[in-house]
Amino acid sequence: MTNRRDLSGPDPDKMVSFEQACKAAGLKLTHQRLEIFRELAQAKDHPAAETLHKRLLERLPTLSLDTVYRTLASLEKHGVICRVDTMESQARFEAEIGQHHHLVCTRCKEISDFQWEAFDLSTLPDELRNWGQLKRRNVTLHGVCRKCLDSG
Amino acid sequence: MTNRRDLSGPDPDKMVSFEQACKAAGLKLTHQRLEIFRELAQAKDHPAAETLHKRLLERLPTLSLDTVYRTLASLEKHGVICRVDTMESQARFEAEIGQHHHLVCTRCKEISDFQWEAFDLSTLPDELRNWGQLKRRNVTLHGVCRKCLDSG
DNA sequence: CTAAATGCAAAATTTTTGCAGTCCC
DNA sequence: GGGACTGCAAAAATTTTGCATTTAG
Repeated sequence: MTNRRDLSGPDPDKMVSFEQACKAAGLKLTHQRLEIFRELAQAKDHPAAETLHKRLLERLPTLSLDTVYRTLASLEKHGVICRVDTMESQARFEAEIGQHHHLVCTRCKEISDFQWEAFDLSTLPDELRNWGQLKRRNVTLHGVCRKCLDSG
Repeated sequence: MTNRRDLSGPDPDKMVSFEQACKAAGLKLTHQRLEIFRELAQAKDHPAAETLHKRLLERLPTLSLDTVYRTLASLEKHGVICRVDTMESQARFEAEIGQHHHLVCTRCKEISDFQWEAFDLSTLPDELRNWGQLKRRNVTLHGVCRKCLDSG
């Protein structure tokens, strides 16, 4: 597949900084990568890998789903994109239903709970007034726990 | 399978209120359900369905994995347990890597972003001082969006 | 040219479903 | 007894991997 780069589009700035980010991360600027990122950057609905793939198929009929998965994983690893608040592919459960928050160690995947009353009582931003009916508010902190820091 | 109820254990209170919650929700108190909840209530690691199943197999050798899935789904639906910050089984992505937060409509699964600087600048609870190295702090608000409220 | 990235196909993982039999209430 | 629940098996859905080929730098 010929690989003429197209950094134009609805938001050229994003594409240019994407190019720079790839260069900095040592990632090659392939046609597929460029288009996957462009599609994601334009999307406002936090799409799943398969959703992105479907949308891209119109432009890139030969793009394979596994390339989308690999590309998203790679871009996420290099901090160019984010995975939205999902732990991994597995769902995780708890019996604690009182108001509380989560600490997630990105290295060992351990999840622990903590309390934060000041947050629970704080006032939400004005822009949310009209969103709908809020039910739960949760904080998730991501980082590396002491155990993992000490052992590696 | 004979179904003698055992509401004892490390935390009898939890088991008793579980029994009441089931009764209130019209859920039958089966042996499996009781044990699945007991195991989850004792667990401190927010286990996945498969993890729970493995642990339970020692006590309930015939317990099937699909019963664990069905039971967790049912208990979650009735608010007896919580699914931890996973949207669904599918991962969702975004290209926005600046600090921001998420609003999730539990009905239509729409995810939208919002800013909350006051939160970003707030001081974390003391108990987290020694946890490790924090990297990201995110708020996730769950509720039902206006569109869904109006249309249903 | 060379290491990295892609596409294809196949496998692995996670979750859901149909159905017949079992158990709670 | 009757409807809810379970186990089994099979399918669906999601994600990962091995390998030959192609491509960016």
